[in-house]
Amino acid sequence: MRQTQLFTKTSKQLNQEETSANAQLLVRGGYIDKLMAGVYTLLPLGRRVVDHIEQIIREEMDAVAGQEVSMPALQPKDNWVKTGRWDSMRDILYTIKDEAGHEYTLGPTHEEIVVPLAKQFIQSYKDLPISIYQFQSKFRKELRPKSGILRGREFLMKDMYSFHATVEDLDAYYERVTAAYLRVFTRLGLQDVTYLTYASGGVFSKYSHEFQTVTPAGEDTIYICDGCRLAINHEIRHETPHCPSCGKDQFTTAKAIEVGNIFKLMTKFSEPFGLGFTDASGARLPVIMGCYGMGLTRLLGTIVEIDHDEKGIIWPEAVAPYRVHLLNLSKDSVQADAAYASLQAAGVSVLYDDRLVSPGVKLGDADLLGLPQRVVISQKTGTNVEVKLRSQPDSQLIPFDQLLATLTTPNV
RNA sequence: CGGGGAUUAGCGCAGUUGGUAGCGCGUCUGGUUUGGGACCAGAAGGUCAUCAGUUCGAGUCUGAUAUCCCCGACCA
Repeated sequence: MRQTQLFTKTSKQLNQEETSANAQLLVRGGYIDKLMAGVYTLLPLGRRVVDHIEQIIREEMDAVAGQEVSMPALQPKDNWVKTGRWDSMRDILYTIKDEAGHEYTLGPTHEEIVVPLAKQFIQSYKDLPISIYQFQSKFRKELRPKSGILRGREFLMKDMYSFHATVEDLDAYYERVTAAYLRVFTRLGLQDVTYLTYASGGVFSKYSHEFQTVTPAGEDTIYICDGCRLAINHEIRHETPHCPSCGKDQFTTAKAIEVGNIFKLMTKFSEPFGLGFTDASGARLPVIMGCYGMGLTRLLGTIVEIDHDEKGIIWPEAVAPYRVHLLNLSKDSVQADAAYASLQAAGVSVLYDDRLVSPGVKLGDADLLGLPQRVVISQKTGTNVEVKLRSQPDSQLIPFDQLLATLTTPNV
């Protein structure tokens, strides 16, 4: 992509009202735009990052036999009345009434939709287990959206729902999904700061599990066990003085962002909708369920909170909007155009700063945008090109004809 | 939902005792520049959040409303 063709521009203006690093850097870089409190547009660069996050999650959900669907955001009132949540979740539901008097809500989650849907296809133990997921905009009337993109009223989420014949089967699948979640966070470069966390579980299970990423920008407080890699949420700390995993009682306190949450729903939603199955002996039993959420736009903000410095964002290669930022600081564009053409031909994703602006602007924008690899061509580099990792302070000069080989080798 | 702060050009802001709105960035034109956010000259760009009131006259004073930010409460 030539930067002169890019829809967005960067801004060096700081918005004094916006204090969170993720909002400042994502807005200044032209990744997102705020429409209103807690509601953001994903601009081309931001959309590309979210696409990459989404694809990683998709691959890992597919790997645990998830099947992708897309359920509607606009949902009829009746489904919510059946589970009692039209009233119990009233405070966070965006409700709509049309001219005919029909009422709807914009979905804050999809149990009320997925369970009646599953009922159409699950009749027998032979239809189980099954797991379906989607990427979807969720709507929650947060009283106070905050922290930039971390706590929105409309946000992107991956939600998966699993259906089982027995609790044992749910337990086993729950473990598989936990492992899949940890693989996602590893691929996103968050493995060292993300903790599987025990949290309050609701009616049917003692605990749910959250995936908490440690950063000062977090709004949750967790206690990280000094004996293992597990943590517990402060909301259950008083009733859980010992680590549920290793039994130790020494913890380190940290602020963290909840980037995922998984629940054993058991029969909480299958019962109100009459979702059951016939087992091998002919008995009619309720379907056992689990649900598994992960916030995509929240991950976008979290990665920025974790991976930035005073100059801008430092994207992990797996999610960067482009892998290479090609900067032409030369008066003519002959060599830079050639480099751009050869990188494109080799399938390297590259943002080419072909703008007629001063070197300082281009270098500053490269730091702000935070693409992993920076390639500079100028009078000074002569027949060489300069290659630098955003995450490292030092650059190196390499011969022009070795550029492709260098960029396609890890750890330049 | 409680407390505090804010709303003036695309963005960031100033605007004194009330007298008809300005700066920086950005944008456009011309010229000079080119390794860390260059310079000169010129130009365009405004329902001063909204509504009501006080006044000869309101960005400025009064009231209401809306929206945004921060702290707290809340968060399947």
